[in-house]
Amino acid sequence: MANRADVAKLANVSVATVTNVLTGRKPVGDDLRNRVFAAASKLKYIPDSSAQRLASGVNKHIGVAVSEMTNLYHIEVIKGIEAYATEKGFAVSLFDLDSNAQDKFRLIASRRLGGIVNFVSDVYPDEYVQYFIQDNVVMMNFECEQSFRLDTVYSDGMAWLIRQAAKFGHKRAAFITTHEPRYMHLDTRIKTFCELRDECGFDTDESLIVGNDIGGKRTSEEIGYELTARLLDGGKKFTCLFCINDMTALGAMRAFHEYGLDIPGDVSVTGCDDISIGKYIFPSLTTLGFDKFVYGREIAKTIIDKIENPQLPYTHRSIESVPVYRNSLGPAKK
Amino acid sequence: MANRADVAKLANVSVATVTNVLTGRKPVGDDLRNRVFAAASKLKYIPDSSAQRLASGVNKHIGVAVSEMTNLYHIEVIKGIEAYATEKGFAVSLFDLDSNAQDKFRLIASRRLGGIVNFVSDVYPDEYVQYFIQDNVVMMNFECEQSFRLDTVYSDGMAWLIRQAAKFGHKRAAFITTHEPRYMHLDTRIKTFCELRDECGFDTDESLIVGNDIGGKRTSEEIGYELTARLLDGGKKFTCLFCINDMTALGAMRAFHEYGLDIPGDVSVTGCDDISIGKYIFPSLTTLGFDKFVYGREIAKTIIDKIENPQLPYTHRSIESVPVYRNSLGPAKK
DNA sequence: CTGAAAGCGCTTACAG
DNA sequence: CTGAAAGCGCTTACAG
Repeated sequence: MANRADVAKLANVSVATVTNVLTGRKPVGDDLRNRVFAAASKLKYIPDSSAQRLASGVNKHIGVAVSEMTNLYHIEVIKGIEAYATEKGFAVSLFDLDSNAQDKFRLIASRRLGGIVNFVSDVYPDEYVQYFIQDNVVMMNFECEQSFRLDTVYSDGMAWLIRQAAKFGHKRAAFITTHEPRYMHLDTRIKTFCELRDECGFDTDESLIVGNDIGGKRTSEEIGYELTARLLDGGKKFTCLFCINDMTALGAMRAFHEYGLDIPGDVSVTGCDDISIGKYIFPSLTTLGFDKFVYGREIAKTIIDKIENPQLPYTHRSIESVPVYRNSLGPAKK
Repeated sequence: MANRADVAKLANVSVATVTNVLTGRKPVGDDLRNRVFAAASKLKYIPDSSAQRLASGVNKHIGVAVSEMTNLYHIEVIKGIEAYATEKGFAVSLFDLDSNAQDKFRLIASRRLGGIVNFVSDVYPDEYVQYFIQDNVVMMNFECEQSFRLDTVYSDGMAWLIRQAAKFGHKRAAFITTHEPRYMHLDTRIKTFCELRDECGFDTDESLIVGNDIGGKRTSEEIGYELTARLLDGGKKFTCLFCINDMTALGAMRAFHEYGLDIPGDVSVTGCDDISIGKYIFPSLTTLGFDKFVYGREIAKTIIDKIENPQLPYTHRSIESVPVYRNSLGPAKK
């Protein structure tokens, strides 16, 4: 591997000059500049990012703390983050916080990341957050002052879905979520559901809102399947099921199929996130969506802008999720 | 951020001693050791990985070059890689090679990765591979001498699927793949299909084997949908469709549903990879599978062992993919 | 067992 | 515009 000294020697200049022409941060005379470029390309020189980070203090490395990696929602957003980040010369690493969160934290901290985005809904141990703040890592979607927020808002989209169900004549609607019961009423999707039940003439049977009390680590589709099967086994009557996300809806649909129920003939189903496979499954899934690739890019851009301009303020913005109407939502069964 | 000098000062020892106790590579007296541990924990000291990499030459960072990130097959394997790697203190970064491969390569090279795993089926530019070899990055699943290989073998599993279809009375079976037509016959799944057609009494109409001539960058499910729709539009008769992978099968199933065909009543479908949602979609998908999490862990272990013991030889191993029988494969329509 | 020193490959004031 | 030098935070011979 060639290093800057090799390039400098071949070009017959100092290493500082090599840095200056390669980064373009300081003007360099034409002659020297050409010699440096020639030497660098002859030696196929590629700077060492660890050394750059150590000397400059800025780390072109973004971490993504994720839970439930196999949820396509996360992957689609991460794809956008990766796309923008790599365009800017940043690498992006995934940290699956579902296991060994403590060790994972040490690992993250040891990387001295330039930025980190949080996809984990559990509250973060404050100790970790403090460490990031102290280390000036640019944070996204952490629950603290020194963090950007780019939130998705579901309330209007969810309201549309609920009202549409009402128009279709549904009277008894259920809601299943991956949240633990004690936290579920904090979610805006569920809040919206509760608020609109009266207006829509839905039955207000509280046992139709079911949180994840299964325990253990499960995927959204597993939870969707189990909670739906339990509703059916319990003899609960409902003609429409709202699911907290698409993967959960997928699990719910499997349960309905196994019970011989037709979607949407016997029961309607909606999800949230508009994951890419939503239009491929059968029936295609009515959901709430937004451009996750663009969202990911915007996350990366926000972080990188701040890394490159530390004086930029932390901002809180949001992005609207809109209804995506497909076949899984239909008229209520007579 | 505390550094080794801070710890050394507080413990009243040299920085070398701090290194020695923290890494455990050299014996240190009890008294000093305790002082170092006490100082490190008091200062919440976490070593800087960039500095470690620069000084030691080993980079605890693994790259994954991936194509089609949203294919759950890749994600499930990557989850295994991440799990093992982080246990060993390695970070893992994703590089989506679907776009800007050239820039992406510079980025990868600049990281001086410890290891890199290749999930891209296109042949790699030799220039890049040479660079990795020269830089001693441990490679997995690259097409060269200095790379590990951990391949999945599909031939036996595929043969089982094909014979099962024959037992079910299928006479005309089609095969769709995401490979370009000119490369498709290199794939063992397609080879097996071609070899068994006679034995199974299948029609040997070559136009029933269709490669991806659509062009442009598409996802597997898009390709599956389009190729299947084209077969149907073209009036091709077949009662069984083998798909190169599960995502492709998902697209194919969507096409069948839209054409009002029942699966498996009118047409049977099989995939490959056994992605986690395969049992949730409707009908559940018959496929070929193996434990992708374990596979990912094994990939990471192989790479990390070699990073830590460079004298270890490159090995070529393989892992068998076995049939996973579900509802999408059934008796041929009379 | 312990520590002073050189070195990894860069960047960043600083001087010229 | 150009370059010599210090420094980023570690590890690794080397000497004691």
